[in-house]
Amino acid sequence: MEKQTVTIYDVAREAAVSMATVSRVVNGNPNVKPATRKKVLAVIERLDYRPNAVARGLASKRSTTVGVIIPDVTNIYFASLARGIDDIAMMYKYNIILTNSDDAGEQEVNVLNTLMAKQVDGVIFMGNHIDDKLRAEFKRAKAPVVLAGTVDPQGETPSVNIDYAAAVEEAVTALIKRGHEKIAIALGPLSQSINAEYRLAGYKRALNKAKLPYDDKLVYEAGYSYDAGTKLQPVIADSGATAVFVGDDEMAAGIINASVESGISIPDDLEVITSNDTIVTQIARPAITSITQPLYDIGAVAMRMLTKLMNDKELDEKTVTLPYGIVRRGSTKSAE
Amino acid sequence: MEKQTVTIYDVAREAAVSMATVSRVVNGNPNVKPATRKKVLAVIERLDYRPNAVARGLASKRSTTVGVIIPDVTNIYFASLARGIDDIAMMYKYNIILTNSDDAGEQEVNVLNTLMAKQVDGVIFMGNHIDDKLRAEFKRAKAPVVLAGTVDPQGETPSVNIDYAAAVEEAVTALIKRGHEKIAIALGPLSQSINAEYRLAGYKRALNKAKLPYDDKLVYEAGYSYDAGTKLQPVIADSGATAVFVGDDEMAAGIINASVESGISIPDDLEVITSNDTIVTQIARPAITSITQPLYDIGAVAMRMLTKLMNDKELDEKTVTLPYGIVRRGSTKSAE
DNA sequence: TATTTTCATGAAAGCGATTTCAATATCTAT
DNA sequence: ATAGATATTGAAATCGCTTTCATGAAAATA
Repeated sequence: MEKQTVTIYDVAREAAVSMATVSRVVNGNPNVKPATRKKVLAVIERLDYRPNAVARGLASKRSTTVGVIIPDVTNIYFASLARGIDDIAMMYKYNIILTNSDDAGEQEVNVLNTLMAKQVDGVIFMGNHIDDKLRAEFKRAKAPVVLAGTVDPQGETPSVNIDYAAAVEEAVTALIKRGHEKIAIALGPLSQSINAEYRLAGYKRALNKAKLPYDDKLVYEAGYSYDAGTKLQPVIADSGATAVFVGDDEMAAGIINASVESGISIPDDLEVITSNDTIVTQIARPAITSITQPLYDIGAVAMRMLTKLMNDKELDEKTVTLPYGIVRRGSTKSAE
Repeated sequence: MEKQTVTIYDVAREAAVSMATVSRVVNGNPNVKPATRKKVLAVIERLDYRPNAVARGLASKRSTTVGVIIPDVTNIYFASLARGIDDIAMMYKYNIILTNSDDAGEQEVNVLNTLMAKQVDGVIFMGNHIDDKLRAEFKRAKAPVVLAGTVDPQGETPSVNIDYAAAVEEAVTALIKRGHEKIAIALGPLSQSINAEYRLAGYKRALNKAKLPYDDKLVYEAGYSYDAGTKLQPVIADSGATAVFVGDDEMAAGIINASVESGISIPDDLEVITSNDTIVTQIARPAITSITQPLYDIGAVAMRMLTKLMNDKELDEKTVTLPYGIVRRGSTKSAE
């Protein structure tokens, strides 16, 4: 009992008009006599006609679908951006093809290619690093690409971010002002530019300005996860650091919980500042002081930029930098 | 400088074969002489030909795309299922069109329809409630639908879940065994069957078996969020309950944090058990005792079922119930 | 009223694949 | 070598819609 699909042709026949006319009313083309429009609409209603988006995509060469590449949907940070992306996409009648890339270069390239094969009108890319291969694919792609919460040091691809380096610098400077001299920094892989070229750079700048020595033994590389944090904690504890800046909220929560469990008091023995201001910072105890980012907006703005690009409009600015802030919570002492 | 796309026709011409043959080699059809295949492959390589998935979809009537409806990507519980879905989908070469529904009936229907218009081969639906309207749409849809982490009391739509009622009953029974007589239960909207017909039912059964009175003043309705939890906490505190079962991890975290802040000790003054075993249960302090669910697998199994359905195969069982467990963490006392 | 313009509409050509069916090759077994 | 079977190919129809172009009708202008 295959369900019968009603096509534009059926509607045309029933309404005694041509397919072209049906197409016009479906697409809101004004060149249709009101009476005709009404007649067609009635038939559409009666037959319960739904235009086939695939056929439409083939004929018009626009799929009203955009691809979204995300490291992992279960990552709250990126998921928050994704929510902003989807809302704006929906507002502009686009659908989202979402694919997890696990932050793996090869997978990212694959995924990008299958997205292009699906004729997406554009792509929003989220990830922690962009290598030459990927950058080349972006250029090669015939649909525009916008980065959300993702830096491209070359600045070639349009992107939306906050000023990570400045934010980290400010956070670390606050720590320094409170008297800390041994400040650790726990990041994701230093092979990723977001860590090496932005966060770490901001950290170094803060030390520099305060004339504090930079010691790479205080720089830790781990994964973006709670478990990575718990595993890293003993190492940090051994370093003698009295404060730590962390690049990921879940990691920070792991460090905090493991610290408390081993008798280290937060913030008295160790102050902790994290990066993303996700809900995790509120759930953890003590709650975690964090750089704040307009998560939803990063996604939303990226999607807005993409819609412009998809309609061949010029971008006001290719690299958008949204404001950040810092909220103090229980994992740091109050400033004197 | 529009990027030129190379079509199957170009390949056919260059390789001096017909489009049909090119199509065959692209699709791995064995009826092609090895020599021809090689020749065509070479041209494909040289021209960097990528089949247009939209055209393919139109011709073959299969889009190798499945729709996924999720209440909110930033909800860790559903995002975890989504991850399982996407992994299996990718394994079977399907892509995912992901859309947020905000758990709103009307929006869900809309989204389902636009997905069908996009000719998805199937859809996986996640949500907290299925009303008649939605159920009717599922039936009407010409692509199969599978529910993941979502109950349909009518059992009409294939689904993957755990036995929520039994799990809650077990959790509450454990509480009762530890001597609690006033046990509160905090759920999402009771208009949703997952809450009213499953969780609450399990709760009642546990009370019944223990011959404890059921008092609807101990039943709380709130949202699935951290803030909802913090707001609900004072109300629960006033009730005099000494334990509470919570239907959502973030809500549980909110209740716990607000309790501790107002001087209530967890688990000494109030024991808390939650439902979803997301990472939140580990981040919170005390860590939260929880029903455990195979989150990833619920999604993965649902997607596996969907692939069968999409290939017109029979399902071994329409309603799959995966095993649950209970992990004790700091928010409850140890059993004596 | 005759002549332009402007509107509405339909015919038909794609869009880039898949797929059926018939035709041609190639292989077997006499 | 030859009929029959089998393996390879290509021609052409389709999928369901958009869009261009031509045409007749209606409205505006002279």
